[in-house]
Amino acid sequence: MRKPEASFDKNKKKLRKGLWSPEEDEKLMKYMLKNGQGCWSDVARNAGLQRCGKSCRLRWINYLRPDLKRGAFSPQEEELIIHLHSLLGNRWSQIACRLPGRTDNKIKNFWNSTIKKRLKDVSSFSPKESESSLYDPNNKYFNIGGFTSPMQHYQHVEFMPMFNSSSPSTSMQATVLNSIIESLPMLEHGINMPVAGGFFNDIIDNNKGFGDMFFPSLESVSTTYDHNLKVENACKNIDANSSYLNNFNNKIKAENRDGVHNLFQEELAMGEWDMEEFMKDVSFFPFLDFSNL
DNA sequence: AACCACGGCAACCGCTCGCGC
DNA sequence: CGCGCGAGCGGTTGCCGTGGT
Repeated sequence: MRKPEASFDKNKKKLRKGLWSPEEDEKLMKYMLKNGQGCWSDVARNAGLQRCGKSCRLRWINYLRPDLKRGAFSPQEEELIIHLHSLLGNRWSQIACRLPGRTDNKIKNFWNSTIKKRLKDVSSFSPKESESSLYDPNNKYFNIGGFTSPMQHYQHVEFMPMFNSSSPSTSMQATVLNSIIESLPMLEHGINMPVAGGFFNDIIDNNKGFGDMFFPSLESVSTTYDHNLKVENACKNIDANSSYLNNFNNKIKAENRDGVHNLFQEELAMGEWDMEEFMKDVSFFPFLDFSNL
């Protein structure tokens, strides 16, 4: 928020800057609802606003748009943001496309103020403290000595994508999960996760031992097999009629065929986004193809 | 009550990209 | 091909509210 200032447009007309007044909001809102989106400099002029088009665009997109979701982020949204950030990095607009009603600015602010801070707190844990209890084989969660870490949200999303209301049975989940855990890439490649910038880079920059903190110890599993095959086989063993797992299975096959990056090159337009489908599609992304490392 | 520090977030800035001419 | 312009994006700024002392 800034103090209202003034600048000048090409016609030497005073342009307001800073906070929007309720009157300005009303003018812009009325104009947009009546005329829809056009050239933003025209919007500013025709709506009788002494603002630049850019400012009007921002105000509309980030605050006035009727389809905006107000209020705090839900835990589900938070998880999704963290997950998507691990995949997409700081591409806030891309992340926003996948969170209906949320703007890139809002998500960016939320990330920078809340999530980043939490992740930083977690990364300050030393590997020694957590080594002994980092993985609980009973509940399949990575545990840090009973510490209720926000990272557990991250892990939940990243490692346990099938754990939602529409997912298969618990035993099925466990079977798949065991295979996934065994195929964790860092077991073979240290902490060089094949993710596009973002979360892991941040953490790794701050704490070189991070990889040791949150994943099973190296001696617990073999490091020589084909983890992609493992994941696929795990799925084959499970109910073949499960559309969920068929879908998942096909994605893995496509991954192995086309390479990991292709999965994310398709752009989803606003409104086409279906959270559940996307979670199915992307949840295993970091674990699928390590041949390029 | 006054002061201070800090976090949240709205808004701005600078840059890139795409398009029309 | 180059230029100008508008749109969009990510990074940054700085005001305001709130909690602590």
